[in-house]
Amino acid sequence: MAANAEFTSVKSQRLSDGAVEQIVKLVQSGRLAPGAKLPSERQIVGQLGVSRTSYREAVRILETMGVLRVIPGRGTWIMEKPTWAATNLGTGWLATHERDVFELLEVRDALDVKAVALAALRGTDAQFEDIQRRLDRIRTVAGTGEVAQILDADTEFHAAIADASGNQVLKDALAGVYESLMDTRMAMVCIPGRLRRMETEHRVIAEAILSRDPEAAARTMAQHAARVDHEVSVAIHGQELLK
Amino acid sequence: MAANAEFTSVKSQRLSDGAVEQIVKLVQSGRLAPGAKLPSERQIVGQLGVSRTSYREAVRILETMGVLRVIPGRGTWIMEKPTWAATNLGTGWLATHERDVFELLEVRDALDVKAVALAALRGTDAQFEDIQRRLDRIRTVAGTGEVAQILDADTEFHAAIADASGNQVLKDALAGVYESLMDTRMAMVCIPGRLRRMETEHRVIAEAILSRDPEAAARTMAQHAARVDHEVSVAIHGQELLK
DNA sequence: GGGCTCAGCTGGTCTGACCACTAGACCGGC
DNA sequence: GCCGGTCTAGTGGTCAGACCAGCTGAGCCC
Repeated sequence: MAANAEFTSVKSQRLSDGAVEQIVKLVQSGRLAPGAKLPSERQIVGQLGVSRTSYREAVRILETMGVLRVIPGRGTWIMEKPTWAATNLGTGWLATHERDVFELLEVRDALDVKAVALAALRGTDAQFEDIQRRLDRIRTVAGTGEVAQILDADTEFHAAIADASGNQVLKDALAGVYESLMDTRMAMVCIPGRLRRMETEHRVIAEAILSRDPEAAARTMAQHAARVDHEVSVAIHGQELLK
Repeated sequence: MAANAEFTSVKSQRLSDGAVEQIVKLVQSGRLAPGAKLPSERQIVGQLGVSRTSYREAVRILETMGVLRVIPGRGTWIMEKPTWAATNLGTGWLATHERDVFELLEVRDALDVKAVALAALRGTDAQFEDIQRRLDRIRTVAGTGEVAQILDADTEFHAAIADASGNQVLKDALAGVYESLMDTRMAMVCIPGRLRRMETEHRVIAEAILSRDPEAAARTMAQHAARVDHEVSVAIHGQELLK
């Protein structure tokens, strides 16, 4: 926060920023409930006292922040809840440097360990079935060797765990991290033997969750994360040796 | 991510989105290095083949994402590095519901536990001195009873720990969470006895870090988080009883 | 009833103009 | 030489009005 002082201190005088504040206040005051549809651009512009140009720039900001959802030809809605996933797009092109990848992996580690522990504590039977189902899918897909499908199955598996944690903020944050790590993860499934090890590790984690043992789940997930960290490190440094 | 399928699958055909991609690619390709100044709007618009309106919407998106920095009357620059702190503004007005607060507290828990462990492992002597100094400041300020100052000192203390973790992504994410929890934390320092307990807990955490004991640091931070969780819960439900 | 058409909505884009502010060149007086 | 004001070109910010593309639903015809 202190790092942002230079930005927050500069009170921008942009009309579009004013429009952003007005919309946020409308939502906060309850006059525009989450899920509600906004008046059309041409209508609301009159109420806010700005031009459509400025209003649209404000909408772009709020859309990027995950506050609004715009559907061409239909209208604009207040999102049920702004989420990290919708707001951390900036990290998408961030993880291009090696150092960033490891930082992201550490954050993933922190969040995933918490997620599995909570999932073991709170997951419903239906959510547990979901985890089991996606674990099976990984096994099925792994045989095909289709990288995209394997990655997708892996993502779904972790998403199911995050879902079972019952914490939407945590789930969205994790989704964002996984998204940012997409390239790295794609490269990982090509590491020799990684696929087989991944299967085993996933099974152990799932077992711990399904037996409602948060400590074991957290421990196995931490081990899994450490192993991934290590293999990525080896892979990256191996690439460097080849250069 | 599964939750976002409906968004990511819908390939937006907006020209402004195309402009966003073009700018991001220019940065990624190295043709526009971080810190570089972009051509003026009127110039670049010709190169990108879109109108100034669309380009400006793209700029608003990238600015919100923390990729660009716009200064009226001067120009537009590529930021050194987009950070979570700059992109998760959307969470600022999120924590209005009780449920969200607890979810955020759990995420804070996950990230802070990781942060203290990493800080104990990697923190430099200078960073440790910083932690010690800010711990002292909390003690000094606590006596004054100034809520704003106490909150600030607390924030600085945790920021120092995050800094010592050596993980910028983690640090930014934590800063965002603390920012989102501002209201809750402000209310917390008013809970009877919380101030005194906070001091003790902070001291124990700092001791564990400074003695380079990651396990102890993680354990004490987890305990601290659990205690905060509990006290917030009691406080909120206490308020409800008063209604 | 089922399918079609079309008018009227929505957001998306463009143009060309003007405003406010910044930075630097210029020029005067000290 | 130095200081201060002025003038100018450049930047982002805003505006009004026009048109386009896609969705929606009412009304029509079969």
